Amino acid sequence: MSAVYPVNLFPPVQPHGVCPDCGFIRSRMLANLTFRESMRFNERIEHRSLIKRKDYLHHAGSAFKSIYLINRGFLKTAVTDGHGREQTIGFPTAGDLIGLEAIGAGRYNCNTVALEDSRVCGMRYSHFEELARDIPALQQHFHRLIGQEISRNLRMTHLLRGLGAEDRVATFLLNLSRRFAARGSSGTRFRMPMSRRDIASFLGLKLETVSRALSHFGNLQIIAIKSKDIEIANLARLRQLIGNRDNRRFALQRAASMPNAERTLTPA
Amino acid sequence: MSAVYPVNLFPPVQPHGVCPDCGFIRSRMLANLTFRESMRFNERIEHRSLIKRKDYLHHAGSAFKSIYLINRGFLKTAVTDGHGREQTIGFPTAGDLIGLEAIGAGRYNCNTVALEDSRVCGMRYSHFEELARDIPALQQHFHRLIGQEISRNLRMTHLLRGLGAEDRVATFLLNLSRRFAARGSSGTRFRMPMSRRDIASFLGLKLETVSRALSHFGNLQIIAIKSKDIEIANLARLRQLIGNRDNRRFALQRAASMPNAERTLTPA
DNA sequence: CGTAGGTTTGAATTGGGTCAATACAGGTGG
DNA sequence: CCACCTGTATTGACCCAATTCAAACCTACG
Repeated sequence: MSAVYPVNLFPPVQPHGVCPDCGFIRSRMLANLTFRESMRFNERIEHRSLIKRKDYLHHAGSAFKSIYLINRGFLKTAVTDGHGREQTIGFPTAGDLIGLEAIGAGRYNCNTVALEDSRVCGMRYSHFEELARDIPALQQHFHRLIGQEISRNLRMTHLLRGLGAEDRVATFLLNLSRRFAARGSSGTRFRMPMSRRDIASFLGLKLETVSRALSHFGNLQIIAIKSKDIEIANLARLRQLIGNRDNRRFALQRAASMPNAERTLTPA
Repeated sequence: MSAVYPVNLFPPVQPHGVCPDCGFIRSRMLANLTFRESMRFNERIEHRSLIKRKDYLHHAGSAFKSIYLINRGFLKTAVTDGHGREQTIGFPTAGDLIGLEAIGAGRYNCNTVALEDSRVCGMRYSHFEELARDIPALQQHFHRLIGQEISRNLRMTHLLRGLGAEDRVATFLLNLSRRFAARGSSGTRFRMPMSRRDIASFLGLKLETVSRALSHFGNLQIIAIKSKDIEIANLARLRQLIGNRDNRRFALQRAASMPNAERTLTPA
């Protein structure tokens, strides 16, 4: 446990001559590797793949080879059912890992497409497994990461089931805001590169409903939208919307004996 | 790669003097371990924990120690939000693994309660990680398993977002049917140990709606229900219901150029 | 600069939720 | 073993949020 090589999140400069824009090294992918280990890990990374807007990283059904970490940009993952309907699964962006859901079946089960010019770093999964085997800290970290993925999905499902349309849209905006803020951009003024239809599909709504919700928030002066560009004027009020009004989709199931259950809700 | 110890699924008798009713060994938990490895693995299993109906395996928030494999019985996992509302997450049964979602946070984030007298086998996660490190085949298998968990959640989310009430209920029944069949019981005549409210919560509906859907299927002679006991009279018709009628929640997003997109749907 | 796709907005419709009343089942104690 | 009693399930009537249909508007891309 000595000679630990501390990789902290988002350091401005990379510590050991490592690929300067490679997300794998400066993201939550790595934690506490020794110098040797981190070097070995790094050798396996395929750096800086460029994906142009509208290009696909992979299609559903194609063989699973690599996992990817997004370095820069904005993508969309979606599944298509047999009837040609498409369902948006998520909008991964810088720092997010892509491909975990394919480990089970050995095939990707999502289409992954770039919403804007993006850059990803990849690693062959076979290499990754080998490394994880040899480097306990990596294995542990990977398991934690994958566990987070599971519980994140869980929370998201939960959330979508329980909230009404406007609450969902509000949650979506807050989620975006948080992620933009986390990566250093403005959390109150940003561009949403996805279409209304994609948002709707993601939230389990119709695009008109999403549009209406956004307009409504606009009227309320909570946000200002101009097509894809959004400014959140009143973050606090946006947060207050969620679950507080009686626009929550389901009433309490057993309201008995709860004098004042205060804000414990953690939306996204 | 020689001297491989083949553990096939559901063998009637266990191969090597192993706990006779331990799911861990005869389930999809293990694959292709050498004899020594399987013995070592086996030493770490805490066999045959009994959980009585209505008893809890663990509560949300308690420290994550072990993962469990259900040997026999039927459980329910659920989360509770700050307002006292409960949301059913799943109904794990024989062969299912419990606790994966806790790896990320180090705490369980579900309540897990037995719907009928059940038996589980557990293993300390720390032991498991150690074993996975030492036994590549186990690690690989574990990763695959966990990957399946992710993609299963994904499919479920997808499903709930896209289908109307009756389709959801139909899917739920088919899912149960398949799982009962897989474990050797009848896939057309079984007991649903969970309440209507639990089903409703799981599907994102109200219990009245679930009840109505079941009644409706009853009227259509597709199923026969007597409280918790169900007989599926016409499995094929039940399958046909899903997505085919215009009871699907969302119309085609892009119906163009798809002459006859035939049944590729794989519901649960 | 034209046009196809994306977005907004309005009006009509409906699926599923809410409220309420009745029926049933299963556990408890006499 | 039966009668009670409480929690669970069914069924009906009504209502509202979100979907559908439709039309006008915008924007960005070729």
